[in-house]
Amino acid sequence: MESTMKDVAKLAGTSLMTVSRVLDGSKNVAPETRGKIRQAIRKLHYRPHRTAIELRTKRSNLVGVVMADIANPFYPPIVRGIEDVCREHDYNVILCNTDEDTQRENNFIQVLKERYAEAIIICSAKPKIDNQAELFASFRSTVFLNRRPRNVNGDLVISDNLRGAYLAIEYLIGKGHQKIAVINGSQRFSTGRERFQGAKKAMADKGIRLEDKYVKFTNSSIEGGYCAAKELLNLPSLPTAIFSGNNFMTLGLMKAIKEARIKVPDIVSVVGFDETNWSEITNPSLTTIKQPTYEMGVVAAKLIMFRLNNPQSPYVEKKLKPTLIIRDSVKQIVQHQTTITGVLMAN
Amino acid sequence: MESTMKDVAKLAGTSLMTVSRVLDGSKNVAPETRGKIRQAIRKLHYRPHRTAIELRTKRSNLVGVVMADIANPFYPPIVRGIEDVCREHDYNVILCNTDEDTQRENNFIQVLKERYAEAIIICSAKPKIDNQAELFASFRSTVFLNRRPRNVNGDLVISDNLRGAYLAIEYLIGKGHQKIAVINGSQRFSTGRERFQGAKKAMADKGIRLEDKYVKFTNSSIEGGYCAAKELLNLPSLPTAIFSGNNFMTLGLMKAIKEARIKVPDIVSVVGFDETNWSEITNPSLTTIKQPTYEMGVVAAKLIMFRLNNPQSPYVEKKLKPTLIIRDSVKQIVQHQTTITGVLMAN
DNA sequence: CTGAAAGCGCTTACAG
DNA sequence: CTGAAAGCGCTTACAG
Repeated sequence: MESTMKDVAKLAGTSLMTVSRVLDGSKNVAPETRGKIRQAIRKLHYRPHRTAIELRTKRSNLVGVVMADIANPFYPPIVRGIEDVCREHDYNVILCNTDEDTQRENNFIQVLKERYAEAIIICSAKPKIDNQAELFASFRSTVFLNRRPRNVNGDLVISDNLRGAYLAIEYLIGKGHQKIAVINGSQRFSTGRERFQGAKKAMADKGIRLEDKYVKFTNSSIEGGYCAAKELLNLPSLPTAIFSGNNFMTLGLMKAIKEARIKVPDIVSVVGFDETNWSEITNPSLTTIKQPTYEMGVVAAKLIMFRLNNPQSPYVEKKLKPTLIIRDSVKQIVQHQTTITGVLMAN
Repeated sequence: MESTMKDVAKLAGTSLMTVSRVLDGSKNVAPETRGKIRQAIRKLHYRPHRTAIELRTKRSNLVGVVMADIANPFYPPIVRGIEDVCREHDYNVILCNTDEDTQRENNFIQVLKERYAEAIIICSAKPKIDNQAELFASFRSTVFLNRRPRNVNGDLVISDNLRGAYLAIEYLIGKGHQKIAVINGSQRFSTGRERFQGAKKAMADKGIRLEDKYVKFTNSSIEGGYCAAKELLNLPSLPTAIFSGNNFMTLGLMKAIKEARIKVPDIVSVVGFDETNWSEITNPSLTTIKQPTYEMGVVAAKLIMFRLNNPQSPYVEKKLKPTLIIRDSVKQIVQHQTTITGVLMAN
C-alpha cells in the first residue's frame, strides 16, 4: 500500500541510492534517470518515511513546544509565532500543554526525547530547574520562554515585565493616583517577581508610598485575583486604582468589582497586565499592558534555529518590550491636599 | 552517550532478545537474568528509542489532533480531554493548529502521515471533504470533531448545536421576547447551520415569526459579530433580544452594544453561544449556552481507542448536550399587545 | 553519473 | 528460558 524507496527504484529501474539522490536534490544525476525516478515517485504517490530518516540520521526536524497553559490567552499567539518560523525552516512543532503541572512537564520532556526532538521551547512550571544538564542534554537547542526559572543557564526569551508594570503604575500616577493597590501573581515565578519590582520601582521613583495594605500576593488565577480584590475592596480606605498582574487575575478583579457594585473608573481605576480579546468589551473598556506575544514566539524560534546552526555561540537573553494600551478604565483625579493627608493618616 | 539495547545487553551479559523480553514484561525470563538486565538499564539510564520501535512495528502510539483555532477558548478544554484519555492509553498527542486555513490543514495531515500517526482527531476547516479515502487512508482511526463536513463518512463527535440554539431561543421566548434577532456564524459549517436551524425551529414551535431583518449571517469572528450587531442596532425597530452564535461573535456584539450605549438587558437582552472565562464579568453577566467541551474531547479520544481495537465496527456519531447557563443578560418583558402589533406593522 | 553494502535501534519469527 | 538472524525504510561512506 504505502510505497517505499525500494518500490520507486524498482519501477524506475535504478538503485535506491539514485532515488535518494534525486530526493536530496543532488545535481549528480543524469536528467533522464531523474525523469524516470520523478515519474515513478508520482505514480506511486511516494512520500519518504520520516521515521526511517530519523533513525538513520538522528535528525527529526522536530521542535517541542512545552507551554504552561494553553487555555491562557497569553500563549496561543506565542505558539503561532513559533510555528510560523519553524515552518519556514521546515521544522515541525509538537505542542505540549502542561497545565502548570511539573509532573506532566517532566513527562512531556521525556516524550520529546524519545521522539528525538532536536530542540525545545519551554515555559516551565518549575520555579527552579534542578537538573538542567540531565533534563535537557539530549536537545541540541533549548530556549526558556516567558519565565526565567532559577538556576537556568541557557537561551531565554522574556518580555520586560518590570518595565510593563512600571508603565502601568507610572501612567496611574500621571493620572493623579496615589492610593494605588497592586495584585501580584505567584512570586515563585520571575514574571510575578519582576512585575512587582516594576510597580515598586515606579512608586519609589515618583516618591509615592506603596502601602502594605494595598499590596496583595496570590496565585495567578481568576480565583486568586477575585479573593485579593475582595480584600482590597473591603478596606476602610479604598485605593483609587488597582493594578492587576495578569489577565486571569484581572478577570477575578473585575468580578469582585462587579459584585461590590463599585464603579470603574469613578471609584476605582484599573490597569491590567495582558491584552486579551475581552479587554475592549468590559464596562468600561480596560487599559492594559500588552505583551508582544507573537513576537516572543518568533524570537524564540529564531533563536532555536540559530543555535541549531551555531551550537557554540554564547547564550543570549532576549527581552521584548511591552506597551501600554490606554482605554477607559483609568480616571484622571484631581489631587486634593486632603487626599494626601488621608493617605498619611491611614498609615 | 545515549545508550541502546545493545549496551544494556552487553553490560548484563545477555542477548538483545532477552533485554527486549524484559522491556516487554514477558514472563519467560529467569529472575536472575531479569535482575541483571534491570540493573544495567538503570545504570545506563537506558530509554527505548521510539523511532526505532516505530520503524520496526509501524506503530507510533501517536494521535494527531488537528484543531481549527487554538486561540478560540472553545478548543483548549477539548484538547485537554483528548490528552487525558490518550495518556491513560499510553498514547502521545501531537497538536496542530490550522487557524482555519485548509492549506495548513493539508500540511498537518501530511506531517502526521509521515510521522506514522495512528489516529487523527480533526475539526476541519473544510466545509466539504472531497477525498477522505485518500487523505485519511493511512490512519487506523479518524474522528471528526465539532463540525460535520459534507461527504464525511466516519466517526463523529459533535455537540447538539440545534438543541443549544433551541434552548437559547426558547428561554428568550419564555421571558416574553418576540422581537428576537439572531446573529449566525458561517453557514459553510454544520455548527453554523445547525444553530440557525435550532433558532428557527424554536421560533416556529412557539408560533413566533423570525423576521428577515432580524436574521444576520456573518463569519464567526469578533469583527463579524460586531458588524452584524451594528446593523441590528441601527434598525428603526430594535429587537428586544439578540442571540449570538458563538463566543467570538458575542464579543463583537458586546462591543457594538457598548458603542451604541445601549443598556443590556433593559433595552436589549443577550444570549451567547459558548461559555467562556469572561461570561461572568461583562455588564451584566452573560447568559450563555455551554457546550460540554472537555467531554467532547474525552468522547473523541475514547472513540479513537475503541476503533484502534475494533477496526471493523460500524461508524458512530456521538452528539453531546449543551446546557443553558442563566445569568443577568436577559430581561423578563411584559407582553403588550402593542408590541405584537408593532412587529406585524414593521413587516 | 551510478550502485552494493553496512547500519541506525529496535522487534519478530524461528530454533533450540 | 535464551539467542542468532533478518528486516523495518532510509542514508552514508566507499568504490567505480
